[in-house]
Amino acid sequence: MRISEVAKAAGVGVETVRFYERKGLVVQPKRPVLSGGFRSYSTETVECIRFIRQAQEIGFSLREIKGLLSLRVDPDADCGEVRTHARTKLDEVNRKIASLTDMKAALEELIEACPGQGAALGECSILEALTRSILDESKVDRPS
Amino acid sequence: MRISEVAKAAGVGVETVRFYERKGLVVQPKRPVLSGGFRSYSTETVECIRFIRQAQEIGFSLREIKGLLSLRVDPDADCGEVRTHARTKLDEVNRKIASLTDMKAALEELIEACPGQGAALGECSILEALTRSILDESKVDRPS
DNA sequence: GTTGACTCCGTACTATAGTACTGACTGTAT
DNA sequence: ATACAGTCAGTACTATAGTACGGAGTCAAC
Repeated sequence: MRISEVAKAAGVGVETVRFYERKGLVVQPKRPVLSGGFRSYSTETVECIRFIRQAQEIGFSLREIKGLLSLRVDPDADCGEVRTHARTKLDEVNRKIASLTDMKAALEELIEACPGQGAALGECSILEALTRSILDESKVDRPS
Repeated sequence: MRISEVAKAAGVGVETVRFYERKGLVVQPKRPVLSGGFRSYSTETVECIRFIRQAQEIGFSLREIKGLLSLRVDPDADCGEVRTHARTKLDEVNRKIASLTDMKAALEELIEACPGQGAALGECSILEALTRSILDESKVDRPS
């Protein structure tokens, strides 16, 4: 696969693929002389880029995503280390899920409370609901 | 409350508070002459800023957060419009939760599969698990 | 054998989300 | 009254995550 095919398949621009490569997020592909020095990719790269976009969507930075990706098979890696790393990430993921679940509840509450079309608001206050959720959050992140 | 108190309570810098104000994310506070023209805040602002940080953590941009915040009580707003907006946001939140849940499963699988400390990896491949989750994702967004 | 689509690398530019710095002002504590 | 801690507005600077551009090389078709 050539770079433009990969980019298209992953739903990003060509420049983005090269950017991720420079950042070490996707593996530097082989560039056999027989292909004129052009990058030659496998579909694995497409999957990898999709994963990156997915992870970004849910609030991970490229730096963090690199960390997530480093949890891949690495024959030299110590399994215990990877495990620790994975646990840390899992905690993070769980916190995010909790936040989103609160937000989901707040939004559902708002939709529920809203009397309907055309009616002026007043009793349907979202920040109230959202704030309630963040107050619950702040309860959580105290040392307890 | 003065700006530094708000900043401290919300866990951000003073400049950040003013930045959010400029961006219209937190309400421009009253600045009575009797306080020397200094901003005078209520605890509501603290809650608002905490909400902003929370929402950022889970992958919303400041632009989107502004949208979320605009779902608050607004006597002039049309309830139907707010409802539509809320539904859109709810869909987004649900998608994020789904992604995170996949990632959670992948990480748990990795932790489970890892034989233990000191052992070399090889059979515990995270990208495999993670990729599986993104493949499931892509199954969804393909026409198929 | 030249055109056109694609690729290469490097550099420059953009948007977002702050962070830091400036010089002036205020209000309080000594 | 003056030092100093905090505040003001505005501007400049930073990091992240791309996006665009320029000039050269490559390959396939005509």
